[in-house]
Amino acid sequence: NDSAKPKYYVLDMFPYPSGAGLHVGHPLGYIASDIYSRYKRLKGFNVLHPMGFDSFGLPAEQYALETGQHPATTTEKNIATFKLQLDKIGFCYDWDREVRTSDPQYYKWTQWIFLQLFNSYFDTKTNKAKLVTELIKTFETEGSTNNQQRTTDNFTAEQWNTFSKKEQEEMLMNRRLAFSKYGEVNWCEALGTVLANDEIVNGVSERGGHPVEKKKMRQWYLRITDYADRLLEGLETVDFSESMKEMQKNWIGKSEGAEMDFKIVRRESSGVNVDPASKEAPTHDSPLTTHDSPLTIHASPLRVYTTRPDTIFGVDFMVVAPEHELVSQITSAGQQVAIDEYLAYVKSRSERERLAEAKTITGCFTGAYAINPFDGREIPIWIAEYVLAGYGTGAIMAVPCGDQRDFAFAKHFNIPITNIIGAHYNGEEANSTKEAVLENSGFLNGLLMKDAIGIALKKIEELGIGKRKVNYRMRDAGFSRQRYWGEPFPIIWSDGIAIPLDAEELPLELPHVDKYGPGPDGEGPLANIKEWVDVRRNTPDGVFNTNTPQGVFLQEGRRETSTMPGYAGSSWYFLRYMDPHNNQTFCDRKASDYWNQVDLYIGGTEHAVGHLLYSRMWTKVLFDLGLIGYDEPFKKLLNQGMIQGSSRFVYRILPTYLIQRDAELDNYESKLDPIFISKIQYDGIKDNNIDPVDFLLARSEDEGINKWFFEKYSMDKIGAAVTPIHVDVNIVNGVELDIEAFRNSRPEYKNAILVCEDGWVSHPGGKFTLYISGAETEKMSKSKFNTVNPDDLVLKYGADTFRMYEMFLGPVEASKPWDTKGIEGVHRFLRKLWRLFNDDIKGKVWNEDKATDAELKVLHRTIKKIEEDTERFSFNTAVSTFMICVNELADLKCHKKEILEKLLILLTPYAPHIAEELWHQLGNEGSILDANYPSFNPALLVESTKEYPVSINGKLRTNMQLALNLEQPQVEELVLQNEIVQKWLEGNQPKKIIFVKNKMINVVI
RNA sequence: GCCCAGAUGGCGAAAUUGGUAGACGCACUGCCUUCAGGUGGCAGCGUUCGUAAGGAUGUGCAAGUUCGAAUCUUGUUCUGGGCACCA
Repeated sequence: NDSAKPKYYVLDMFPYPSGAGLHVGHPLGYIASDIYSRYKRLKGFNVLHPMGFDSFGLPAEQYALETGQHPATTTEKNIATFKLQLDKIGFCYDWDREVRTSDPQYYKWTQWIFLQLFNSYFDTKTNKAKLVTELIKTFETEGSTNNQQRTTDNFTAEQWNTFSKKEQEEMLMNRRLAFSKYGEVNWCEALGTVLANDEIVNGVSERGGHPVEKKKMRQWYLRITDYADRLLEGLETVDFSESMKEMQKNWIGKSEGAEMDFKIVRRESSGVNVDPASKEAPTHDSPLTTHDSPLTIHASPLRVYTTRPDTIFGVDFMVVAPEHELVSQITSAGQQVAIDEYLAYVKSRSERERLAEAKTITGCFTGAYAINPFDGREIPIWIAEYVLAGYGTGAIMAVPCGDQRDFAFAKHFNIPITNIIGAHYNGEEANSTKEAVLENSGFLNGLLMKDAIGIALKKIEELGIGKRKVNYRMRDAGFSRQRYWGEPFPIIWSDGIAIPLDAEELPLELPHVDKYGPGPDGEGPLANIKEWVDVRRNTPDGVFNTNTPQGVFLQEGRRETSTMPGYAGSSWYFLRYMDPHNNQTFCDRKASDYWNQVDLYIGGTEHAVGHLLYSRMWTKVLFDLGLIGYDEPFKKLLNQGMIQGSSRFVYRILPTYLIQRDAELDNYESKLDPIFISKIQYDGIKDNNIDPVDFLLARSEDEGINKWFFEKYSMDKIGAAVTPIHVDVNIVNGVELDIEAFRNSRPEYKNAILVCEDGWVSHPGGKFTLYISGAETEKMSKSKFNTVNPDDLVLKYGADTFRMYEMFLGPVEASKPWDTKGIEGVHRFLRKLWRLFNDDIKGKVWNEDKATDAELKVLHRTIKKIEEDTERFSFNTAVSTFMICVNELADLKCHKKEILEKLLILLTPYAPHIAEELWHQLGNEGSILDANYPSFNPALLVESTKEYPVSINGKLRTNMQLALNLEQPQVEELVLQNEIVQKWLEGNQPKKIIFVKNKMINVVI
């Protein structure tokens, strides 16, 4: 933390230490960051390159639930495995700075930062977080002014002072950055627990397939929406990929539009407008006067949000989210049954499903109407799941001619469609253009839609029926989980008031539990530990009281039983690395000022919207509170691609007769050896629709295919099925199956019969033949048997080969399938490099002779290219450059220390072990990491001539060696004399000759 | 459904600013070294016509801009990723 050198902070996204250990996909980003760290160090920087573990999380808890092992134990074990694996690859992490989010000494500060969030509010005047204590002061003297917070529950100073303690706390809670309110969770009654979206498949729980429904529970949230604008603006100042920025922008989803109020009317008598059994919708032009029942105007209006107020005359119906509070109030008696049924259906569906299955159209008419304020039309109000309660006002005005979803809905329920865009609407699909001229649109007629937006908005505001409104798709981040393995909240509930612990009481350690099942009433496992939950705190005066900052004596309370989500610890870990052992503060200001922002952050795109947004928000809050000096944590983000697994398949052919379990064949497994057919036969069967039975019959001629079976049972009575089965990629060489290894992989494959590529049948101890397996690219995963363990490769080829091969696969950002085969090439390169220094027979061959110009040229071309490629993270081309360099030096028979020594320094970030070893063989003391990075001398690469490509009409025809100082006229003259050019000219003059110096020549004829 | 990214030999890929498409590596073929295998070395290797010289063609598909397009523009097809409690 103390250095005269410029600093450089290289950070990897820290891993969740899963039990499966590392596969070859994980180290990709780590290798890139390690190369860059070493490179920066050689370039004279003070480099911070730490590593740690995101060790709280659901999988460990799930595992605990199944096996009874404490998550702390399994986590500890998994971390040990991870570290062992990482160390084998030779990463230069500063393990002295390791952090673990589940370590009490770490989460002490996660809890502490949570308290800062709890004790802060967002001041909309300054767009900054401020302390709640300041807010209380202004409340006492000025009341709430509504320009300091976004909430609308306003009061005067007098009112504030007469509020009860509880009422005051409620007002404050509505403003805190970390706050608690009732929110919906996925509740699974059968499991008695709250489920993550990921734990729900097709609307039922992944475990056990039990129904899941929405349930309102008290939850903690972070008021990230207040930071929406700053999170958007901050994107302009950071170096993230465009797609990453785009994803964040979409997530935040800022849109500008209007909120409008519509009067609601309804008739009290039942079944007047609509037969509940019919899907037929009422039409807006059915005159109210034909109905004899009294018309009532509902007290509160329907508030909708729209980005297109210009389409107000095209509104044919309204859609309200099923959860909307108005639904129960406005539903007519006649529609009550239908609405209730619909609500029950919606309750069973997750939000993701509702959006994803937008194609299936569902909805229900409420029996109420909204009145269009401009033309008085009655607009039927429906509820439908495609409108979400959480976005906008939870209600929309539907314009079927302009919005595809509205259009589909109108078509489905036979709602008449008003066309306000003339020929732009074809009746077949909606058109969301803004370029059309409005028709059937009252005072907006004849206006271009994009101009009409502003005019309509102005009118709406003038009439006082609505106002401009900026909306965000992003919602406040849910911050509590009904789980065990996470940070406990430093909060005590007493009489409905959330009381924060004092900083001195942190960390609030996670208590030990014996069971990891849920607590009562949907609470987390912590609720089961009564002695932990019920608190009486000793105050200095010796009474079982607590003196809160607000001056209330607390007799007893109940701890918050939910825990923080996975992203809590990862939202600030980059700060802890700067000052990991400090027990006075989360990170000393001096340390964070010195290391400042993360210069290079490397990780996967999967964190685009979660982790990256949360950590950006936390950084902004800490900045606002003056605890750190910058409000964007990551200067540059590099996303590594995913390494996909290459799965291999064998094709098992199985008579379906066996599946029917004939009594005689109960023990078939012992008699019938599994039969596998090769890829070519599988394709043949599939492509030509061959009946697998016919195939088997034909093969049964061969000895060995369970002759007894085919003799005993007539094959035409039984069918057969072919199933592709994953086979461990590690026992397949390319696509060629290692038959022996396959037979040994599972007991039931011991006597497997393999119908091989050439048609020969392989049985145990039989002919040597070739079985080609099928191949497919999929996500790397244990269950698909396509994982490749880096340990095996490091053992076989060494860490340097492994590192360079991972880089050589392709650009870091690209996703690519793993193929171990090519690793030989990189290994050969390193051996070839070694032979520049040492001969297998002669031993040492390097010498101290003076380098020739040709050798220097090779070296300096390499210096230039390696530096350029490393700087732009093009590690794959850098590896190629090293190969070219070594090939050329070998061709030149160059064994000169003067050249090789510099090459080693260039190589050391990529292949640190061999570089260090050879560095010492050359007689150097100390680590090669302390060497001076060689500087590139352009003078050595200056050429006097160039081999120009000469094209005729853009097609390359020949090359010409020309002096570089030649200008156009001289070049033209020389080109015209060229034999091949003359041949193509056939005696004519060219139209023109294009000459780009140092590039090419093109003759146009 | 919405959003984003990508598509180049048998395979992974390169081409940094519109200027010699396929660098580098794998696989494959032939040869040298060896008793043999491995290692190491030399040569060939987009497709196609041709003994060769040489020609035609070629960066998912279709069109356009340009002396010149993998690269720019428009449309289109396919593939991968993300879309609020796995991490």
